[in-house]
Amino acid sequence: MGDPRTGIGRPTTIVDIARAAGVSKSTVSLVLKGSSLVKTETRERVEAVIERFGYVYNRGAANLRTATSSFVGMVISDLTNPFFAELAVGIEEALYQLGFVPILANTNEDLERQGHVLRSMREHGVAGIIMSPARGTDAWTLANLPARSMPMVITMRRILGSPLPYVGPDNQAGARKAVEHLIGLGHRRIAFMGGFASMTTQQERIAGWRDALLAAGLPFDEGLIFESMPTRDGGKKALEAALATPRPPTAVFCYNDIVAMGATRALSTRGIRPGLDVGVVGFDDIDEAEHNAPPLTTVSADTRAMGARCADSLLGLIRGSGAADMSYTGETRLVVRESCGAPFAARKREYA
Amino acid sequence: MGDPRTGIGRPTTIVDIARAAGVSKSTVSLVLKGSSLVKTETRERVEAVIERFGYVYNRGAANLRTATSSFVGMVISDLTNPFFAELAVGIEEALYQLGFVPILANTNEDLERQGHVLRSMREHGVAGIIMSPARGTDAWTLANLPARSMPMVITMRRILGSPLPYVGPDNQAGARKAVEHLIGLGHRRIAFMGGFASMTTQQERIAGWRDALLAAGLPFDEGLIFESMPTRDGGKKALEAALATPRPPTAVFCYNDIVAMGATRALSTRGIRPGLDVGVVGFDDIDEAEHNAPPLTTVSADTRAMGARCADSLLGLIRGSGAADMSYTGETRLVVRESCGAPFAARKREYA
DNA sequence: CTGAAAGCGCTTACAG
DNA sequence: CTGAAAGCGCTTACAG
Repeated sequence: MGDPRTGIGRPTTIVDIARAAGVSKSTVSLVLKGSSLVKTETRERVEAVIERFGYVYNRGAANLRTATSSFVGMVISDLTNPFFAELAVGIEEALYQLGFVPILANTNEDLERQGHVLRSMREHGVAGIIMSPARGTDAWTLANLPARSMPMVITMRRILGSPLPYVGPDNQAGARKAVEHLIGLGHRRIAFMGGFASMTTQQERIAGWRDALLAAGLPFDEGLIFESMPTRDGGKKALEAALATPRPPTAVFCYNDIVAMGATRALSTRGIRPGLDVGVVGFDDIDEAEHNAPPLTTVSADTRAMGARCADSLLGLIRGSGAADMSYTGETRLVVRESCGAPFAARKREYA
Repeated sequence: MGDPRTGIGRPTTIVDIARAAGVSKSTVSLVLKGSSLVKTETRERVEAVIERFGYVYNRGAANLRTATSSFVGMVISDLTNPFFAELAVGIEEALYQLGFVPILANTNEDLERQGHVLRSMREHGVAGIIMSPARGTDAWTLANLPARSMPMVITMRRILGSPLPYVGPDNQAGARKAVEHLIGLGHRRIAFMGGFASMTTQQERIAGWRDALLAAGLPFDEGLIFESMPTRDGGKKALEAALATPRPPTAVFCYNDIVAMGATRALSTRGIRPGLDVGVVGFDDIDEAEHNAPPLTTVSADTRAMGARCADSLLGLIRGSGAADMSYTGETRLVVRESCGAPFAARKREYA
């Protein structure tokens, strides 16, 4: 609308409103925040002027004055990974609900980029940060971040030795459920596929895999761990490595869903039927898991809810809660579809 | 660091720096912006204090004073669609490079939510907005948005009748290439699958499909259009509808890659081999297209580059360029993989 | 119930 | 080359 007095495009401010309504800017500020101090008649007059001028509240100015911020930094390690996209959506939605606005940065697993965006966010005065750290981020990195001293929650990748609150699924328990299911289906040689030993998430999922094996009295064979990039292509390569082995596994538990997708695909390509000839289980339950060929049996951590939980934890931190209290480990649940071979096993049993 | 004088956690400001360095805050401001006016010795002294105090520049305060903004709103219609995730990554990266910081909103195709986030972004003083409009957004909606009057570029979904600059791929030409390829492979009954007639993107891609058909002297049969949600599940349903037809198509050109994935999957499920028995082509060339079973032949619009282009256009707008000059239609190119049946056709020719 | 005044952390002419 | 002063658009005691 600009300034009606000058015709120039300068945005309208509360001073303009005050003048036009014949009140002081204090009063305008009061009606803006819906204070009950203002007489009804005055309030209505001011609101009419606000409407007429198309006034836009300048939250930045207000935040400067009150030394608060409604921005939150959302630092994602790889937004093109469907899992993180879903997480980002969960965080974003919760943030808006809580009255915050997310500043997005996709680090693409680049530590240097991570440092840059964190610095930028700090200068932009975010109230706090939610971050899925880029690979290679360690406690020392975190401690020396430009963002230290501001509220920050780490998600999805636990950083050993860091006191920052961590929000993520119970990887070990989830993995154990998945592998127990495979064992229940009759599998005895179950490989672990994807990720690298340096990743805490892999360590936790491997621990769960081993738990299930040991509990069933099966040997824990490190030769059945096939590391790879946690991607579709990584899943393909890991699967091929497993197949090249003297005694290939009859089932594979994968680091995540996209690894599992790469694995099922590689299996199909070689004429081996995933879910029938080889059991495959993933982790994450991303949206497309059910559209895989065959539909993926996987461990769900309720990604969106986890995102909301990140926002809650950050809010707690901002409000002064202790970091430890704001940590959260989410329950997981096994979603049985076809890739694990469950329907096949059932059929086998049926016709046996 | 807080204030060394009080020990209290109040953030350090240029006034603190000025006092400690024995200069005025004007001088501190000058060294902050790297002005050559400041004597080297003074500059170094000030910089040392800045370093010692761990001073953090308050960009919000600076922006208030200069009436500028380094925020840009990025409004995405559905971030869980891999195509839009890639677009978002492209936009985000370019924005940081240009010195801006993106505020993210995922509208999830909800018009009401779109209105809310736009209003919120305006209050937060964004310099402009890049938006892939939610389905159902029309020129009237756009004209009455809280965000009207601020620089805005529309991407990926053209809004007829709106003067706002539009950045997107050449859908019609891209679709034509895809269908011409299918025709070259010997197909005569080629269906169009996915999306709805109300979507301009569908209209444009259908136009290209028809262009190719007509140019080859083939009939344009509206009965070969199978509408559906532009999702994996939509692709599945559209494919089933086509199969239920008296004379099913021998090839399908899909609205986008995820529809094509749903279609190939539905085909496989029924024992029909995509790429061998039925040709399938997608649009977008999302990252996972090459990992589909079979790998998807698709039309690439170079999504990341398109995102960068959105950022460039917005910057142009902010700098005062006309909306028309900032519109951009991207070249497309056909990426031939296996789902179209090209290798099969080649093989057939080879052994014929 | 409303207004005058101070101040949030910066930048930018303007003096000197 | 550097400093004093004004001002960006708000909020918040404090008077009255």
